[in-house]
Amino acid sequence: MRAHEPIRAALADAAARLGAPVAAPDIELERPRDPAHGDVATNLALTLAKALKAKPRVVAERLIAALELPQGLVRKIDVAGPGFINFFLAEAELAGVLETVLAAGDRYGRGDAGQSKPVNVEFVSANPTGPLHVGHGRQAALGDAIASLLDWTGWRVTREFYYNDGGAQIMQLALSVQARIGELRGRPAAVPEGGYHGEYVWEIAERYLAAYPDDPEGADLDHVRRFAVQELRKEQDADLQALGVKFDVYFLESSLYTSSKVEKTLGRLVAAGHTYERDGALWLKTTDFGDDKDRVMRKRAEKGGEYTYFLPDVAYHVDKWERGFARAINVQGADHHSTVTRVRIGLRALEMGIPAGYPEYVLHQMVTVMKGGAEMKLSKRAGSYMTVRELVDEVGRDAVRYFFLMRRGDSHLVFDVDLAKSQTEENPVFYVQMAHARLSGIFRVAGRAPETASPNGVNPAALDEPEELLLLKQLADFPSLVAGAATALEPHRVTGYLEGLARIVHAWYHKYRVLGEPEEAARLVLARAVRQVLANGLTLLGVSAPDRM
RNA sequence: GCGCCAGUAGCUCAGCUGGAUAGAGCGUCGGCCUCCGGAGCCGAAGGUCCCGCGUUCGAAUCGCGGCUGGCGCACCA
Repeated sequence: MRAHEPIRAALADAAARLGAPVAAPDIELERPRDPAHGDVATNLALTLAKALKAKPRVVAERLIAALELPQGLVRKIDVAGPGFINFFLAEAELAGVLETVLAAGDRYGRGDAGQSKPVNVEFVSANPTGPLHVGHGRQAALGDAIASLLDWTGWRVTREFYYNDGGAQIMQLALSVQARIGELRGRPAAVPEGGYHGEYVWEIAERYLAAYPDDPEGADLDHVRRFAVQELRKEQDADLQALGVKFDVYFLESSLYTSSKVEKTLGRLVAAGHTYERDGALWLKTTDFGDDKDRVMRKRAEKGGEYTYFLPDVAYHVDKWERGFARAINVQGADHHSTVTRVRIGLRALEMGIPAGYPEYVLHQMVTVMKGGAEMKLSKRAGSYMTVRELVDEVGRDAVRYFFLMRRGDSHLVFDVDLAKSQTEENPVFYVQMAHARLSGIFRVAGRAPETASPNGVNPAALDEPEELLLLKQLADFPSLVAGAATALEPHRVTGYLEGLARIVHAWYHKYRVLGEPEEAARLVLARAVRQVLANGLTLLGVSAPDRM
């Protein structure tokens, strides 16, 4: 809210006059939940009470007495409760947000906290061993929205997808496809233990035979592997496209080997003195950094003598660091949380100045899909788990994205398919989109574009109904809401905000008319601004803002 | 056994980084359609914020100890 800065500055001056200087940015201002507590409130008197050796309410009175605010900003100041100072803004000041919103348009809510510094957001990172499941879907929605929040707050964002294209799991996939090829040729089933049994394996086998009739037995395992990976990459891309998620960088684990970054990382760890050999394996002494046991980096010869996933993981993050990313954020399922400390320790053990909290992690819990009161678990195509494509086909992209973003990442998410499909107020995404569509409807009926509703010459005092004041305040909150959600890496705050805004919209719409009323001009401006903010919030989340439904 | 995460209304969940009388949706009960979309709105009932101790002006929020549930604890990724 633009009134915040002058109020903050005046409070800082007043505090200095009382002999308790406080830096203006450290003064907390909030919007009270209860309108009776004004438009802006501060707890400054409570925090200064101890230093000034006086009761908070007394401090509050003295602060107010020493306060010099610009004319016309505030119409009333109260001391309430234990010592809160409540400011009631002049109505013209509240309505000022309309001009701010309309001037900024689809950029309203953006900020520059990130100062254009580069940040890497890695998410999904599914290995190409099968279609994306609903957990990947949650991660895609979450990662994309977090990237978007960072973009909105002034960071230069790279969306990145990392995948393992050569590990043991990929080998299992190749063997599984090879086995199905054999079966298609009339040999008995021989899918290896730990192999993949989904129907998509059959499909790949069929496509392989169609593409390479000269290798009817799939004898060239390496060739089968490359084909299978390529097919599944295509499939996963289509899944992501169905969700509307785009990546800037696809990073292959194999490139870390071909560029010898794995070797270099290993060399640096050895040089830093945190490694040792035991039982023929090479270990990193992660216990030096608080881990509960040391970790193997290179298996002993009898186990194949290869590197474990741990070393390339560290090399990968060194690469991110060297690409200049001030921050790296990894969105992962909580079942991978054990990698968090390990990767960070690996980076610290390199002693190359990478901070202890690098990379940052956003871990999310599992997804349960419910339909008709029962859990949906089985998917014919994938063999066991429900795929994200099946979900998108069932309820649509907007609902999938919105539902995955509704909850905090660290709570289990129950995806109610019936709710996501319902076209009623119970469905939050529908409810929010409906608010946008209704406002659009007003302009449609009026026969004019929203952009023609100009705040020039409109009397802001015409917007004095309680719902209208609430709308103005809610609009004013949007930029700080976005900033807070970005700092916390919590997109669900945006869905909560939008539902709150939509609720006021529906109440307002139901209670007052716009067209043909004396307040028409002012209400059209309000409608345009609210519609803009709803659209900005939905867009930020990757959800559409339809004009009619 | 150790680590991470969660525990808030009958159900699903918020609670803005420690603030005022703990909120919303669903469900239940009761109202509202000559009017820009009733695909909606308004109201009521509903709470030991898992338990205990602590930190301070002030705790759902922070600390410690329990209890319950989920997920991890590989020379798999």
